[in-house]
Amino acid sequence: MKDRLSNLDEKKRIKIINSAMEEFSRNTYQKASTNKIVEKAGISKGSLFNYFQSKEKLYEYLETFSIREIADAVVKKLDWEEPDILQRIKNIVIIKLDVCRKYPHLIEFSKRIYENKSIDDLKAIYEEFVPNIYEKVYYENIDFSLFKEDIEINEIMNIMIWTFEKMGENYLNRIKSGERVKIDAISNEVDRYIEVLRKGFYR
Amino acid sequence: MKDRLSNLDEKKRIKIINSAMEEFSRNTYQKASTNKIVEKAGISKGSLFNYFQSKEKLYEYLETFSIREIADAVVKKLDWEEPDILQRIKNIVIIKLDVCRKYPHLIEFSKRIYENKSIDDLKAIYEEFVPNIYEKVYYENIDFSLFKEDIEINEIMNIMIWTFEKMGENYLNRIKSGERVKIDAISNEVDRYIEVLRKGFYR
DNA sequence: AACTGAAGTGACCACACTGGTCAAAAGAAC
DNA sequence: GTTCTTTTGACCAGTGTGGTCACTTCAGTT
Repeated sequence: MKDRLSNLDEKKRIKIINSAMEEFSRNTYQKASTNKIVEKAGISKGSLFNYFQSKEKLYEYLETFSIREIADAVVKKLDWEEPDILQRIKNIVIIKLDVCRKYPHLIEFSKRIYENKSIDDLKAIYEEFVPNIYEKVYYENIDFSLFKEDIEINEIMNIMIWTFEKMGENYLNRIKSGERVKIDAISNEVDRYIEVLRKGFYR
Repeated sequence: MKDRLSNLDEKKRIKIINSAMEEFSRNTYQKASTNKIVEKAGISKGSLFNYFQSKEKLYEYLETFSIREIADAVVKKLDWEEPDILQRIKNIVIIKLDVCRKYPHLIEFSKRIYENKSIDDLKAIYEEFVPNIYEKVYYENIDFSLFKEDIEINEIMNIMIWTFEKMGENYLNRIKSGERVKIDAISNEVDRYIEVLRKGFYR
């Protein structure tokens, strides 16, 4: 068989991926330690190099894995008919949060990818999976007539997207530092911000 | 003399601080290399351990330095009489950007500090320099009656602050990847967003 | 030019840790 | 019991570590 990893028990596979993501997100590629990865994953050195042939192959696997994981989740779970951008953004927040519950270091790891790849490179990889994903997610079927007249759509869109990205980062930090955050609390806060943004920018 | 560093030529001192900040922001404390630091700073190993006694002392120096540097700049340069929160936020953006031009890795390094200190610890350190700095910066002398009625002030404040933090992060990324960004362009974009936010949330 | 104290250097150290290997052990299936 | 697959971890040669200190270079004074 080609892919020795996919034959593994899912819990074990996730544990390995999370351990590797954590190590690679804390350190540069060179300084990330395969010893630490196997230790935290609870497997032996030999196994890691059996599943992946080398440290480099492991890193490349994680790279495409993390990009594909988010893109797939968004494509599959997003309600592409929702015309209200605020509802759609909420939808995306929930989807991303769901992925992050499975892979808590995915966001941090993705940021590391940025260090060696330009934004255009990254977009190209995303678009390889789903052509024009960026435009589609935030523009396809969106009803821009909901916005007030005479107002800069680009800026409003950024303000909305940034708001929820920052909220997500804050929650992720709190979760990482041990706090137990209920999904309902997040959903409520998202709704509160949606309401404020609606009052500000919608007709 | 006690502080061997302050006797140095300023350019040299800044070069050392920047080199150390960069190394410590790319790697965990343990994996950050003093060899790399002296290499990039253009000084010898002996000198580094002459200025600071140990790797740990160097790290501690950077920690208080970076916190103090931002706090001092804000306290000294902020117009504390400005009642318009949007103008005040713009003021802060410009001040931070100015500090970052001198120390480009300060923000990234500060994020590393978070990993080992809780948010409350950090606030405590800030407040040691300037009591109640957080409340003062965003609330002292601010005229909240500028806001629309019946709207959540906390949420609006966060939306505004987050918007400009995200903008700052984007600019920092672009600068780090080599782009030459003019200060005027940033100022213009800040103004554009201020206008949009004003239309949305002010009376 | 000669002297002096301070500032700066880099070869050197003992050692921790590296990515990767592979013979042997353990497990699975019959 | 036999055969095949999966897993293990001691082991390797090599790299890089934080820190030292005998030495050189420099700046100032006489």
